[in-house]
Amino acid sequence: MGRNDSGKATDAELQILNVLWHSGPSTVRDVHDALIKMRDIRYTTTLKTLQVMTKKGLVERDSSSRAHIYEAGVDQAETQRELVGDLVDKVFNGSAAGLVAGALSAKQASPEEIAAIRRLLDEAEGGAQ
Amino acid sequence: MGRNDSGKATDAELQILNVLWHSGPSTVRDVHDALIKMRDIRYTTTLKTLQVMTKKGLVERDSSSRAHIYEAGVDQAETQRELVGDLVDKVFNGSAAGLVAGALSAKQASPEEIAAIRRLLDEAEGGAQ
DNA sequence: TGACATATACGACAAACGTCGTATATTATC
DNA sequence: GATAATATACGACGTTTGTCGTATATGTCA
Repeated sequence: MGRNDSGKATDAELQILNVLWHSGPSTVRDVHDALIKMRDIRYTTTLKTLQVMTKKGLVERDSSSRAHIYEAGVDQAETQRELVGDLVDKVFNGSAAGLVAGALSAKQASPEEIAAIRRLLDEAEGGAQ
Repeated sequence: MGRNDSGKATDAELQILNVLWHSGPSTVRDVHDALIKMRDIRYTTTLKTLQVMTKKGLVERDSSSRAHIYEAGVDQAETQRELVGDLVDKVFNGSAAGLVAGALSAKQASPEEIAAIRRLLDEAEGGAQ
């Protein structure tokens, strides 16, 4: 098929990255314990995915101890930026406003969230000019 | 592999949906002419993808004339909503504000766009309460 | 009426994904 | 020291995705 030659994380890999971003350096067992709370999955599947991610550079492995320690190899904010940017280009024709409209109608932001977004807009305006 | 049993559009399919949303009902030739401007692709690939999309219900086909007419079978706004919602859940832990932050840092919204987003927030606030 | 253009149908293929089972090595525990 | 627990390595499988080539039907036109 052949198009994900870039280091793009798949859905399963993204789920693991979320665990690592949240918990910091972890063993396979740690990651697996987190995953098993969300869905049915075998230990070796978690292990294999982490091994693939290592080859892709998505995680870094410290294999000095018996239970290898994995940590995220990509920055969370940067990854989020990429994914959002891709989505905006893919289905919103590059319009950030379109995406925000979609987000608001999909997720029903709370008043606190809306206030937070307003602050972000202030910053964006101040920083851009 | 087996997990996209839902009617979720893939990237290639999304690209075609964008063409159809923009141009309305089109022949394979029409769609292909649009795609070829963006990337190298054979006519039969476009055709095949449209046939698969028909089976998935992503497009609707009128085969009364020799050159079949395809049109989008899913709503644009609804599709956008789904994709944004998925992304928010997947990498922003459900936080719409997080996604907006990502969007703003990824795409550098223009002053006009920022103003548009502010209006959306006003509406969201008014409608939610 | 041929020759050519253009349409659909569909089989096939390589790569990626997600998944798991099995083999094997290492550490604990009795 | 034998047994059980736990770790990594890795081959394999069923699907999906994206891609294309080939076969075949239908229309056009000199």
